[in-house]
Amino acid sequence: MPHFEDGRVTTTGRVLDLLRTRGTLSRVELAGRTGLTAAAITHVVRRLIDDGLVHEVGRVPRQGRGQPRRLLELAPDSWYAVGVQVDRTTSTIVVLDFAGERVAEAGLRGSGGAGPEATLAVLADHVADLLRASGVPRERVLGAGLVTHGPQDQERGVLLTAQPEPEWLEFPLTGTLSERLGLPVLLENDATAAAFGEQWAGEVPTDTFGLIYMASGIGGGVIVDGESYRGRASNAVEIGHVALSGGSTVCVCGNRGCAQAEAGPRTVVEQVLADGALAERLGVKGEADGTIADFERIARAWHRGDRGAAELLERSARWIGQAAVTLVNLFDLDTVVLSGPAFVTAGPLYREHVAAELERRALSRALRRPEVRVSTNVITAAAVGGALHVLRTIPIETRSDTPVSAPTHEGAS
Amino acid sequence: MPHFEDGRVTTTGRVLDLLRTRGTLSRVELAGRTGLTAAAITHVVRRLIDDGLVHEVGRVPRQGRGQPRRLLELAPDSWYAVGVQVDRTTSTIVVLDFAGERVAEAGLRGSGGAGPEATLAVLADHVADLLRASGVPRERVLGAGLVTHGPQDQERGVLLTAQPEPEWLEFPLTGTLSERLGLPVLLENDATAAAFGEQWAGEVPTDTFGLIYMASGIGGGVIVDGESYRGRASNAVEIGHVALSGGSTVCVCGNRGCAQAEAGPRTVVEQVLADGALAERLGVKGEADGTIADFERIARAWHRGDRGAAELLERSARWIGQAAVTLVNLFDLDTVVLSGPAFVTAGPLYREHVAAELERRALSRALRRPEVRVSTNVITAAAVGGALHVLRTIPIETRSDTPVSAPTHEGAS
DNA sequence: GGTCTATTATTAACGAGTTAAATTAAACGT
DNA sequence: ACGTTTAATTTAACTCGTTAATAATAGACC
Repeated sequence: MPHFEDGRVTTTGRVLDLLRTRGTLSRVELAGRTGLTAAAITHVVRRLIDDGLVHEVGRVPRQGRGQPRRLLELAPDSWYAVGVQVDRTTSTIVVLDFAGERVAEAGLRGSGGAGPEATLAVLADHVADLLRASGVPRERVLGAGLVTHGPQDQERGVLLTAQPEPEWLEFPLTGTLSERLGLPVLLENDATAAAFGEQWAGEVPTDTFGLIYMASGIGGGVIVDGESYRGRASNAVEIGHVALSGGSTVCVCGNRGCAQAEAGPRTVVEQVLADGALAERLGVKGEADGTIADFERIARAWHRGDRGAAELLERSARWIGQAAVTLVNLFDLDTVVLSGPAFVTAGPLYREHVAAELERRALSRALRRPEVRVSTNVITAAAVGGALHVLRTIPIETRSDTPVSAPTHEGAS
Repeated sequence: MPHFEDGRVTTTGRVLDLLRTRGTLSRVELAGRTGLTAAAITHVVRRLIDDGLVHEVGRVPRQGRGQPRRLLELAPDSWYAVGVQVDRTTSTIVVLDFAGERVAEAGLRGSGGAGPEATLAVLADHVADLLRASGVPRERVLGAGLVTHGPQDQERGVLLTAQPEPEWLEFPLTGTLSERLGLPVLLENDATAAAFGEQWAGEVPTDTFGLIYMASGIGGGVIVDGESYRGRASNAVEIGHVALSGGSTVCVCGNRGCAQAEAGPRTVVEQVLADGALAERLGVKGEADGTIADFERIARAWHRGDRGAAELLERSARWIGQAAVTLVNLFDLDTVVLSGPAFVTAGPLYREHVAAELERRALSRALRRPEVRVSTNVITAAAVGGALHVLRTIPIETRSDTPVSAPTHEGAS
């Protein structure tokens, strides 16, 4: 019972998605939200209950006249998925149950520069530990979602960039991890994964929005009508390389004035390092613990009221705001979400400046007030999105492949 | 028999689209290209033949063994559609038959500044004349596609911008034109329409590409897997307001460094006007015959070898190239088409510079060589796209609503 | 010419959606 | 207490896809 068939969403998949995001729904509500008829929902839900993926959990009391709605929920322990998010120097692992709830979680630090082989080995060990510790039965795990920056070739499971080090280019990421884990592994873009994670968390009030993901680099994701925009080869929304008017810094991509070169965390850290006294005051050393850690020190300094830190961050935030304007104008959006480890502390500052830029400059500002939110879980959103991607994508072998027996439904329990 | 249902493409619609673009196809070929089975094609095609929309036109001789393919074609005279493209000072009207071939065409000039009411009145008269002159039976015309710059509200058929004059904002365009013509009228974005027109012309070798439309202003369109990206409310790809690094000119939208303000035809014309001697030499007066006419004079001067004209156009072309880089990076594209009246003469110059920018700066340049083309019909592409939109969208009432009689097919002719 | 074979098109049986009508289960009003 | 009303769900008949088997048609080979 796959949820997708060559990229197209099935009815079953949509029902599962809705139950996962909303938690508990009746058949009528499912019908309303999917746009399908109640009759179709009856069929789909019956199959899902037979397969043990969905349970009926009582009925709504005192809703008024008429037959009460019977509430449905995903069976949390029916299946599980792992999400592994890898950035230059920090990684996050989560294990989700079938309902999308976090069963286990781990954050890793400081393995920067170790190369893909060693990094994946460490991650695989941690995944195995997590699964063991949390008591999730191995044969109930559908697979793992590996989440990294782009550009990537998702079919082959490799990165198409030499970042962070040359060995990563074309290294068989999903193949290696899959072999070590004994599970199917899907590769996903960090920003897109975070967007799905965000949508699942239910904090975004619309199913059409853009997301800016800031870790060591800057990525973008766009969700339209609940599905991600992927473009030609799933490498869409490289917002880190949007040109900024007034920008001039040279970027690794060869362009000038790219958002990433002008305003990315790495650049902010370098700007601090360039001012010895400031670096000293903020405790920024530019050493092995990586860009994110240093950036976080700067953000905390701003939070304590440091003027120097504030100036640099505000400058970066205005640039990001300008990139957001381009994103919104090109993709016709009215909601932008900020996610990624760079926003742990600096989130509110960025939110304010991005919102200000959009309100001043987005083309649609007269029609709809643009909205900017900071992710509710900047650190784990991407890993959660990776695991969700697995839950949504990997086909589930249906148990009852016997021809559906004559309905013996006399009322549940 | 609608081709679309709430934005989703039907099988019937895809078959008609394919026959329209490819001209002549057999059932097997249709099956292959749609991804449907031969059985499904049999059903769909039978219905289409019964309704008189498709004809069998002989069989392929000597293809090898086996039963020869029976070739199918659209019935050109079954239905017609009108496309009306309106720009500041130039308009184009086309009448297409059901096969998408041009039955009639008219170009209009110099009605700038007349306001929507008067403009539509003139256009409606011309449409009526064209239909009469070309002998297209009125009751066989499905409707008209009105094509303008954005942003627009396509549902209500109004512009959401005060360009070119304040009266255009919220003026009931489709309502007025529909009443005058006695036909359904759909509103469509010029760049998106041109992209459809281009795709139909079959000159673009891929079904995923971006298009930059330059008339008085600059618009953008993106086609992914043969369908247009529309975003939240069909106002996507406002590439005229992408920020350019190094740009600083103030734009009507309130931003600085927008592509349109920095490099649009209007700006180029103004730059020429600012240099009295140059304006004199090129014959540019900045008078009522409009931006496009003046821009065309500059382009022709370049073509004759005028250095001053070349410098200004090249500068504009490089800016457009930078906007194209952003378009390509955000939407993950590898093909960009240039269309619109501004490219009549200047097309090759822009093509060269846009291609150069993409080859130097697009992120995907290492994976796939970015390709830039000038539309084969820069002037009429948008109007044609508007008419195609009508052919693809407006439901056709099926003649035979009688239950399909017992198949009396004993082999045709 | 007669048979075998490859290719195209059609038919038959089935699956997943649709609409319309029927069934079920509670609340309301007397 | 009991029929009426209302809302949720199910069933029934039909549509438009699917796959699998069958029919039609011409080339290849004897």
